Amino acid sequence: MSKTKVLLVDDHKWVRQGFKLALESKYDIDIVGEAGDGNEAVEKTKELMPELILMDINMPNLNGIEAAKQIREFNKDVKIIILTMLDNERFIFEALTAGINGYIYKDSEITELVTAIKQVMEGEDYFNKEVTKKIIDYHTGKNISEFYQETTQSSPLTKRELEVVKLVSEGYTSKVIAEKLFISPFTVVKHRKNIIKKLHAKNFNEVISYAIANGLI
Amino acid sequence: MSKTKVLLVDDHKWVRQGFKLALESKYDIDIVGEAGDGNEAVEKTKELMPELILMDINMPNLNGIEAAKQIREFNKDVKIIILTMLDNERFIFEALTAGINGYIYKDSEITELVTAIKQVMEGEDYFNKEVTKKIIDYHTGKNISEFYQETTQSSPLTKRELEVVKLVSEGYTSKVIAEKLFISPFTVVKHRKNIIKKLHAKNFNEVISYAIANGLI
DNA sequence: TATAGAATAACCCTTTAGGGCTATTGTATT
DNA sequence: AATACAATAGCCCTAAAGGGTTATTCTATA
Repeated sequence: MSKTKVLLVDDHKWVRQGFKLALESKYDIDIVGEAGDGNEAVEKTKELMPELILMDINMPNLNGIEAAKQIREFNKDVKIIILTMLDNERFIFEALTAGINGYIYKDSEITELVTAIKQVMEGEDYFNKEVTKKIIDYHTGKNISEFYQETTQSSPLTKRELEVVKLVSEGYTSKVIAEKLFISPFTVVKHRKNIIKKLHAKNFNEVISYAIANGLI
Repeated sequence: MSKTKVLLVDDHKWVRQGFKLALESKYDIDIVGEAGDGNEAVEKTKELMPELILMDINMPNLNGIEAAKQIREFNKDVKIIILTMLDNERFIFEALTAGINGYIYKDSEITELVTAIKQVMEGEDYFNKEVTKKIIDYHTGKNISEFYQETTQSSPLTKRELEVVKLVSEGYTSKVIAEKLFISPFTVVKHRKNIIKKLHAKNFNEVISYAIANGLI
């Protein structure tokens, strides 16, 4: 049996190094390439034609979900497993609509990752139990259409919304921001609420740390 | 030659897993224990008596530098190498005074880590070339004021205040944070007010962007 | 041309934040 | 022994945030 050709995508080189050595030394895996952000992942996929992509979400320039979507536009066959260090579930549903085949949490054991790889390579999707539970909760629970609406508008933030995020992060209140942008404070408040919804954040504090961590501002 | 007993400290389990497999499979290293934060690192050092500690800086509860200081209070022999994902040099000088034996950057190759481990185990300190340059610059009189400002004013916040900043940035309200820290919501509110005053911020949104931009969290 | 989304504006409501003030306890340093 | 500060806890108050709902205008695109 030939080794599975894998593209490893993570913005931390030493994390990639660790995984490369760990996976290659024990399993039928051949890391044919590495990428440090989403754009690079798209390029390397075209160039190297891997059979499997192991990809982080939080990366500069282009995140893992967006990269997965772009890859799916030209390659329907490559398997994509998302590896994430996030403890929140903000991205799960967006990931599901991006055509990914697996979703593993940061706290997973290496053995779970290997199980996931095997299962995905055999043509079956793999989602860890927390993710599965989340999906079942939603499909047995309420507001499916509402959830669908919220999660399928995968667009990041609009220009105006980004302006608002930037000004809020600088410590200005909605009233002051309204004056700066020559609009009504009601509109600024509306923008803030929309932003929180779009990013599935608990409040604007979380929006700010998300925005900075992802280079939105 | 017997294997070097190593304690691996990082708040991301899957990073530890990768390193454990990678290092143990190739070199004379035996990972005798793992820790997920600074406090755990101190405990495990007492308990397991490792010869070498590989430790991240950015960790919850107690960071790597503070943990190193605490460890040095009761154990002068154990070698400590700091592994950091930070691209800034804010912690270098603080690390030097904490009695650490090595400092490796996130972009280092695994081979550099192995070189560092060998060198440190032979009794010599190891700092990568960027760090060495920084130290030489300092001793030849370059950027002294800059360094002084960085190291003496980098974090005017106390440990508890940093915990609060972190939790607020994750979107938790004062009430929830109080529950998480087992203290009164009044105390959390008090901490928030003190933090805003200390940093001369307009509100906590500005605190969060400051804290992230300056690597406090 | 019909539909979707961006940007605007306004109302309802409750919860949270944050300024100012006082005060106790413990610990470390001088 | 005295001083400083961290961490704790409580009160007052007003301002701000944020959830929900509705609605208009403009523009891009299917």
